[in-house]
Amino acid sequence: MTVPINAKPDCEPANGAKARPGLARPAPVKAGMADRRRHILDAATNRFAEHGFEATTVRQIADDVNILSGSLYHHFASKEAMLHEIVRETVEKMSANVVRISKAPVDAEARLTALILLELGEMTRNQQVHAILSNDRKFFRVREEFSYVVKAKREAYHAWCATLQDGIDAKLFKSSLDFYLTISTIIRMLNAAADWYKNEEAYMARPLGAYTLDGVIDFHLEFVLSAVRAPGRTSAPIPRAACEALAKFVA
Amino acid sequence: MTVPINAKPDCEPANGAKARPGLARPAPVKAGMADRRRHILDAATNRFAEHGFEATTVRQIADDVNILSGSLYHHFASKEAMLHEIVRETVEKMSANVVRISKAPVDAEARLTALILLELGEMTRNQQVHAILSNDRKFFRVREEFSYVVKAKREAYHAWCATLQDGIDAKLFKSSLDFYLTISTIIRMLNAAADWYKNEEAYMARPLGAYTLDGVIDFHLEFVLSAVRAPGRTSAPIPRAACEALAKFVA
DNA sequence: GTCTATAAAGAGATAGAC
DNA sequence: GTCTATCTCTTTATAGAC
Repeated sequence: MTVPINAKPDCEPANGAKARPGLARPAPVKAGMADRRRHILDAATNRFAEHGFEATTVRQIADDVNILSGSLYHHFASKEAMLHEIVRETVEKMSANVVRISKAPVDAEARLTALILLELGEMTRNQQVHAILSNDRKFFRVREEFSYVVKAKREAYHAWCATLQDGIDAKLFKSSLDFYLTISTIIRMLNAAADWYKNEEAYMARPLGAYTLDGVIDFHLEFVLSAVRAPGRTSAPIPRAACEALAKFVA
Repeated sequence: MTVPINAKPDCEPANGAKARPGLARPAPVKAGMADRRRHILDAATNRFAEHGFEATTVRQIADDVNILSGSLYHHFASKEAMLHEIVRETVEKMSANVVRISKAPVDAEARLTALILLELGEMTRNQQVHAILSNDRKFFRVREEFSYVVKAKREAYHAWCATLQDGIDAKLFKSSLDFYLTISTIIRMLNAAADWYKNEEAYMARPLGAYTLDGVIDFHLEFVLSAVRAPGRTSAPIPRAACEALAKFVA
């Protein structure tokens, strides 16, 4: 891995190949140049989110950043190593945030609201990584090396569970709620919503105005709270404003 | 495409190969033997649903039916041709059913209920095909040859739309409903639910008893109707039984 | 209708020049 | 840090024996 430092000036075509007349790369001296890795990871994230990890080739990633596939291996040991770097931090921080919110000293409806705000906020802000986590979930579940993904998701689920239980105990939520069904449905719904919001699916003609994230969040808060609130509480105000601070994603 | 009918009797090994001593295939004279294509398509459906179309190799499919990859090309012109055969009928019949229900001479809530019953019923019955349609939706959207998929989905969307509009007009549903957001959310939710129901995702510990399809259907009917019903109608009974007949999938 | 064998292209990954 | 070049394995697909 040791790279000899004999920095060769550009003006030395002394080898038989000389200066290639081919298409010169757009911006070889881009901005910082120290964040080359980041640039490559962004391209990979894009591809993985769009086509899935397995269907993406390292050549496609290399093309996106205008280098040859072999050169990628100077930055990353393998295609899988890139995936680890892309998902690890996101999945673990997300889980930690969910656990934090579930333990906040406010009533269960405020915590549930904050959880929804957190998920929709983070999943839209960082949508591509969450798309990978969702779309390739079977891959993560089956590969030992990615077991931390499953572990983090399980911890988040238990935090949601505790919140729902508290809400039932406090008579805020329907007592008949099935935890597992309710939570998994909500989480899938928010995940799909963020994906939709960021990726503008085309086959259904949208109404004129574009949706704002705020509008989408309000919609889902109302949708979910309508479904979980105890009868009689159905027209209580939705405590969104009060929960925004709690829902902030802590990195 | 013409298939010669000279049905050769099983008992004619007259060729030089005679009985291979190698590992005999499990059931070379399986049931009908005329449904060999069906068997292969089933294996392909399985793989495509599980890992995605692009990530699946023809060798994997061939392995699953115990033949060599080259032999598949005796049955299908290409990997894509298999995908066409797998999705075409399902997507077009599903759309036709949605349109039919949306035009039924019953109130909008009954039609919405029937639509939910139809989607959950068909999507669990025929889950793998719908998983392919959902997971590889970007692939279908981008490939001209599969434009009929997009077309069918758009028609179904418009049928849902009309049903929702009628419900609002009849004061059955909230007047504030955003069509697009509501419909796309419901459809994604039902799609994800069917996937979950059939594929038992593992990272969240499920409660003791297994879920029944009936239970899952009731849960989603209540979840969705809670969200769309006009205030004051929130505790009306859910007209499931009355809609079962209407919701039957017509092939 | 399946096999053997192989073509042709593409995959992930490595070595060494510069 | 990127390129050239290449290795090895796998991919989709075809040709022809049986």
